[in-house]
Amino acid sequence: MFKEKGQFTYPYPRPSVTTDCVIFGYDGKDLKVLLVERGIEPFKGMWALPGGFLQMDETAIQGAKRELLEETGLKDAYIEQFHTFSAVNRDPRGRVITIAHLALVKISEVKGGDDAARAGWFNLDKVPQLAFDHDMILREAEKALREKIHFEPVGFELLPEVFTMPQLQNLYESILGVRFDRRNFSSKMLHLGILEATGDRPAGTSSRIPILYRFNKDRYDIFKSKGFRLEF
Amino acid sequence: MFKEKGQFTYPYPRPSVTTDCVIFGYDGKDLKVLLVERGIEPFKGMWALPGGFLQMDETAIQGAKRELLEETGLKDAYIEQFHTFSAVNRDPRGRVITIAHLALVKISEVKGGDDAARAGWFNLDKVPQLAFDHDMILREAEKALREKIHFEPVGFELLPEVFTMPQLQNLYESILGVRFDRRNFSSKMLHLGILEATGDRPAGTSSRIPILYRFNKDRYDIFKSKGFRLEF
DNA sequence: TCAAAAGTGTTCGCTATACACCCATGG
DNA sequence: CCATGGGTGTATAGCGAACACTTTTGA
Repeated sequence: MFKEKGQFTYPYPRPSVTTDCVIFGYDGKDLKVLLVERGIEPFKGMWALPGGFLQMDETAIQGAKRELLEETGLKDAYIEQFHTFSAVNRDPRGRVITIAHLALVKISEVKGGDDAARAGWFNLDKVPQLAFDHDMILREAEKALREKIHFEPVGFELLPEVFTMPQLQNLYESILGVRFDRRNFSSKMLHLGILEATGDRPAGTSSRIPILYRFNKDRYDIFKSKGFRLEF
Repeated sequence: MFKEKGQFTYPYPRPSVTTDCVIFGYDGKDLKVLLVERGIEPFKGMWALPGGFLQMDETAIQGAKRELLEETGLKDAYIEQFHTFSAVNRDPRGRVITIAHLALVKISEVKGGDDAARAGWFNLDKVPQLAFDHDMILREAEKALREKIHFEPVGFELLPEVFTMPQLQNLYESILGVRFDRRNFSSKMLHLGILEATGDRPAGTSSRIPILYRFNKDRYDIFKSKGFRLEF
């Protein structure tokens, strides 16, 4: 490496800017977060959120999507910025601010990342100590997700195309940390009119075989444009 | 100015980072935003949001508070980060990302800024075209404020220490763009138990002289810690 | 055959909403 | 004296919360 140091000069000092991604997934039972093991210093060998330096020709969301693609192979997952972290000493390499993003993916669609780095899904209550201030970023992301799901149907981003009512309920309970009554949850969801049964209801009227549903985004958009607010 | 150019050198290019402040105030009738007239290029002479470059030894919120102090003389107003804007060409000087903040101030406590720059309060429907992408930032700030006030009693940050019920209602209506029934608004607010009458209810039982209230933050914190959610 | 999982409907209480009248003041 | 602004209470409807029973399958 003979790349010259000091190629880029400015009249005033500038911080580095990175994007980080908190990628949530749901395995049918627990809410999980995708972490990568750092291959280089600082914090080599520790687990961290996927992230990297912002390129000069990309926006923050583009940078975050690039990270997401590298780690999961996914191009079109739900992703949004939720907070920018700027503590002066959050990175031992110097002044680095990070624009943190929240991504929701269908875990079954995730392929192993391009990166050689080891990556893994962690239960939220089994996350090891993380590099940098990523513990705090993760906690803030959980909070942002909880607030988000109260009013927007983002839960469906975490589920397969078709899913059962108990799965959906379990997901909501995992994220919000509360328990709902089965009957109330079900009827509330169904009365919203944003779910459609797949119709595949074979043989026997009912039993232990749950009904499969699909989220209908068109109906949700209509619902929302009428001024109704989803609330859970 | 003989300050050398190129004093600060890095192996990779870095964006500049600024903080901007959307400062809202309420004059008893309309919701207003504080703008400053730019004294230098680019966009010299245009109105813009107060803001400036992030210093290397301050966090984003500290930078935003510094801007707020410079423009209003206020140290302790409500302020929070709401979004980071990173479009590649948002600033003609080069790559500049800005961490945008939302501040709520009591307009009566605002002193003219230190800066020589002209500053002024604008009705939200009479804002001129702004410099950079500040039109968009302002629109996003309005949205963030609306979403915030739905569930947090931030409205009180905009009102004087004591205020009347009609004032409070008018503020909510201004921000949310809806009309409430006087009786319902009043009883909902009072039943929340987060307001206290100042007790200064002179002479005649009642009349055109409105009752003065004060926001009781302690009661609100108790209310919230019990898991209740404010909603408007 | 028994436990576990899934489906379904009713009642009750609270809260949001709609709505009308009285009083005092200032013009 | 009348228009305006402010205070207060009641009736209804809809929604959230609590709750029990039946069916089927797998152990």
